[in-house]
Amino acid sequence: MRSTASSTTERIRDAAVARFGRDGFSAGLRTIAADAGVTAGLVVHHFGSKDGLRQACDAYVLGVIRSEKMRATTSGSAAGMLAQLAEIEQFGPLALYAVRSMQAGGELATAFIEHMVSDAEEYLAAGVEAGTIRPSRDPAGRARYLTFQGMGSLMLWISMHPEMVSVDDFRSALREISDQITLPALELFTEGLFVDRTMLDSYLMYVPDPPGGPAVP
Amino acid sequence: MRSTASSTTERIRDAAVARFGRDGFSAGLRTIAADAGVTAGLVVHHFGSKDGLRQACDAYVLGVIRSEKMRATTSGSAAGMLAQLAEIEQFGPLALYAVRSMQAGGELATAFIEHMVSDAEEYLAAGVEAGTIRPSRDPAGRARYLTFQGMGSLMLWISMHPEMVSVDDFRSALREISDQITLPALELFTEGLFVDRTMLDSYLMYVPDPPGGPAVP
DNA sequence: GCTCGCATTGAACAGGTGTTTAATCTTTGA
DNA sequence: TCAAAGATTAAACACCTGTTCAATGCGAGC
Repeated sequence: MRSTASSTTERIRDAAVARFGRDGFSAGLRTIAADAGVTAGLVVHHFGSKDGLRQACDAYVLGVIRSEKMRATTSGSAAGMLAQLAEIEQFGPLALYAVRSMQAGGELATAFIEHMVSDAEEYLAAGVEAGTIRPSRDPAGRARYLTFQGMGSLMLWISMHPEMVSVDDFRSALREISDQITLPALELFTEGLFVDRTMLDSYLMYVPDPPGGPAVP
Repeated sequence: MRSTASSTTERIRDAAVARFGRDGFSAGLRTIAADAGVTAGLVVHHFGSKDGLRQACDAYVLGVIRSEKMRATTSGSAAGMLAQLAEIEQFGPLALYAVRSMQAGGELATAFIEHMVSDAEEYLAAGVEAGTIRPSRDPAGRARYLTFQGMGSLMLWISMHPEMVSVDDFRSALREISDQITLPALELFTEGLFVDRTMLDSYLMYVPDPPGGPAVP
């Protein structure tokens, strides 16, 4: 049972990702070691310290996210959001770890969010070019805004439903979320919220130079 | 210097709210006791345990929030959001504590969010009646959606900028947030995101009975 | 066969945690 | 005035944490 499928280092790393995702970063080294079938001492022997272990987990998760696999089409469109949720299902433990990382802040969280922001900007630009999405006066700001709203609300929902944090229930939880938000999101995205344009127009008069310049004549 | 302004119990409770808000709920009892100028033993003498202290903090913060003072006009409109941020400034430590509570989940977080949701629903209904906000096919769902998006993105932003967590910088942080999101929010709220109605209409054909019944003829 | 190097363990260590306990100090009530 | 009750403290306790250390097991190279 030595090098069956994965090396011991990888097994510890995977156990740490899963345990950190389930219990947060306050999980103990002995718990993680027991999950991997080893001893706490061996964990620090391989990773130097608990912080080293967490950095290894960060690098691993970020690498998977940055690889070809996980498209982070966070928000952009409701269809894109649903597609994103469906894709998150496949990466249950990694997604849980990413959420915990966002809760704790830090380097991985920033990189993860920035990755999602640029992905959203890309998708929004494609939608604008295809004529399905309205152009914005500040495309980068809009992508950032939509990403923060979508990921933030997901984070808040998970924080308030910790019993759904087990990977098995993660799929049904995501389906429940999408059921709840699809109609309000579609309404907002197609019809907006305000009846007239007075608030936007008065803001544009007040701040006449939005970043990126006007995109609507 | 015995009963100058507040009793010792209240002083400990206030110190706990501030310290929990700054460092999260992993803050130690001795730290809180030192902040209040007492000993750790006295804290548990008055509150029974650390969990009792936290419950007292929860009850206190929730009581202030539920009192006449803090209107939780979370989202609804961009103007309402700005007003909310301005009001949050006045309750710096309490707002920080509420954010930490949302990150950790639990009873207070649920009650706090539900309070904000019902407040948002009320404000949205008033806007609809006044003719400034479009009616929704699911007013409750929309209020919940907007509240989760707004508070969740605020939570995410704070998680990613822990250096802004000191109460003094909280005001400038909130101002920076509102500067970044005002234009995208106004755009989305007045013009929407989609060019046509196909996605919404096809969803309504698919799910012809949204909760609350149609509000638009 | 033997040694060298690495993986791995179990125990110990130093420090932090929440909590308990006994003793002191302070206030209050009759 | 005296005693009872509460407030407060410092020390101790048991437990958990990350980390270190010496010892052991095991496989590869000469």
